[in-house]
Amino acid sequence: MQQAAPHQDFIRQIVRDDLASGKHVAIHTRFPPEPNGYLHIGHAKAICLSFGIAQEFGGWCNLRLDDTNPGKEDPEFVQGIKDDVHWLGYDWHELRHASDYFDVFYRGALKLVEDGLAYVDDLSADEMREYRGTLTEPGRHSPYRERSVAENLDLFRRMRAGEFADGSRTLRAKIDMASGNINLRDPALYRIRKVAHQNTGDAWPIYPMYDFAHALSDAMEGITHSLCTLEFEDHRPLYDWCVDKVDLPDHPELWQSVVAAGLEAKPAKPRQIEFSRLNLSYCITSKRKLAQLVAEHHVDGWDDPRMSTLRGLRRRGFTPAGLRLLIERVGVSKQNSVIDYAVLENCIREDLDATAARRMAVLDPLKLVITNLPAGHEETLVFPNHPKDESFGTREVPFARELWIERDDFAEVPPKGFHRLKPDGDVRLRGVGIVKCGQVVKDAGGNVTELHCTLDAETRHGLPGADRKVKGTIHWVSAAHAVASEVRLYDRLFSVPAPDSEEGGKSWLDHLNPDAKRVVQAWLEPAAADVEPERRFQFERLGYFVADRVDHRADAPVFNRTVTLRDVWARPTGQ
RNA sequence: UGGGGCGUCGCCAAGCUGGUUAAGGCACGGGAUUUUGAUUCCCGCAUUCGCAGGUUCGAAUCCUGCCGCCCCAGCCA
Repeated sequence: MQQAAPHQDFIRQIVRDDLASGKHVAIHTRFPPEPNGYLHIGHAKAICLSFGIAQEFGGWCNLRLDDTNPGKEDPEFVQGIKDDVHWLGYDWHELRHASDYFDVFYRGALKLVEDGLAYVDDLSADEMREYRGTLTEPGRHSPYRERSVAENLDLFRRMRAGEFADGSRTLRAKIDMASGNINLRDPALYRIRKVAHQNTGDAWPIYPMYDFAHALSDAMEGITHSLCTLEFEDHRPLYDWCVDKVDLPDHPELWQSVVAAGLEAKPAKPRQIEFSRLNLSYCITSKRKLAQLVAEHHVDGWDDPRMSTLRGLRRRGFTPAGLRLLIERVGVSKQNSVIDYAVLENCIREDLDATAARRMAVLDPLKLVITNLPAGHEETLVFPNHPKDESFGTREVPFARELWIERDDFAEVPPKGFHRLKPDGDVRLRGVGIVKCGQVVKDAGGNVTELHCTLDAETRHGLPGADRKVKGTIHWVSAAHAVASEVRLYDRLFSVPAPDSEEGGKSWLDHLNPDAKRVVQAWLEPAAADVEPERRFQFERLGYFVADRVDHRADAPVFNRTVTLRDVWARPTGQ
């Protein structure tokens, strides 16, 4: 029916309506990570939505580093975030920091004080909690709530001047201590923290709170649609309050510092829209837990291929297009949901099937000798690099009398339905011809060490006889030409779908999958070895692999298994 | 006894201003093609929309009541 069915989600509908009605002439969004960790798969959704929607509707998206809380953030992560966003395939209109607006926030706060909408409170953190009330009981007014504007102004200026100790006072919005929405019970707008900031140094002894800074940052940047996750839903009234009460568009005197800094400033009223975050089974996306995995060496770093960080997925061989496909497939709504990890894997397979050249590699070698070929026989075969796409071209593959095949492609006692090699059985060697197993050679312990086979000359690739049907085709690699390679076989980091659940008194760490990483020594055809890091291949019949970003060298190849091929044969029936 | 959200097939998700047979994707089952047990291609897959009433000629869509799940009591974001 409709082929190019456009995204139908509620956010894009809002955007379309706003454009159609003329409410906005262009769409402006932003992605505002706090630089206190690396981005993970969950962020991919936020990135694809904010950047993707801006792109689709011809608007723009800013990358804003939300550095409102000094000390917590680390410059180490800033570059990581930028790299990851770029890697995912997006670019920002402008890179900004919340700290670019510190002067605006301060002046905005001063305005609120002057307007009688904010006051300096001397309550301690503990007292403030007591005064706040509970979910079911209203809060009480702070004894400092009715200070005069003049006194508040004086006190707030002195907070800014650094006259008071950390935590001794806050600036609070004067809203409604009886509100059912706790965010409106006179939320703190500023706290005193005499901590150096990575961008502003020790210029400020006071720092704004998220709700205040975020709302005004959006307004400052002229963000039209501020997309965030569900848990901010009940912050929206406060978000709107901050935007409306400070009213940046009508008060240019508040943001002259931004103009003076040479930054574009066209404040406007943004609209916050919430969507449900991306949850994936078998994954963890808590910053704290991710950091713990690294700190306690359960993994080899933030970019360990088992990690659900973007850099981990990248090193694993996952593709930006595959991740974008996942986000598209998963959709956007306000329903809490958990996506099957298999959906992610299939998105990656779908992308890689179309984009990865084919190669042959043997992970668990068993020698196969073609006895009817002369000793020393050697030839070069030409293989297409992709079964369905000629633009991938061809490559040369050395073929000889002695080959490595996959150990589990032979079975002395084949299970029912086995299509591969067995004693006296036929199988096709990919691109070569049909081979019959005449002799199984074993060592003293009874282990199969070698297979002696005969190649049916009539069935050589390219000959008419090659049409002969056999049940199975297996891959191989010439023993004399094969290149040794380290191959890291990765699997899911956790062995249960919901590692976070804590059911049965188990901690999430108890669910770590000890087999999530297995390192083997494999044999590659030569054309697979001499490649650049991050080059991706399908090793036929095995899966998709990527030359490791950091450890791979042409003369010492290292490949990571990204994901296996779908395998109906291996799959346990019933799922 | 507070406030804010959400409940449509195993997993996602359209359906929003009520109108014949409830999109689509993933998963799953069956079949065809296949020198990757891959890919591709067909076919199948909710008489039913958390539950119960009501309004209506007609409701997943409107009303009422109930049930379930998620989020909120940081001077974190």
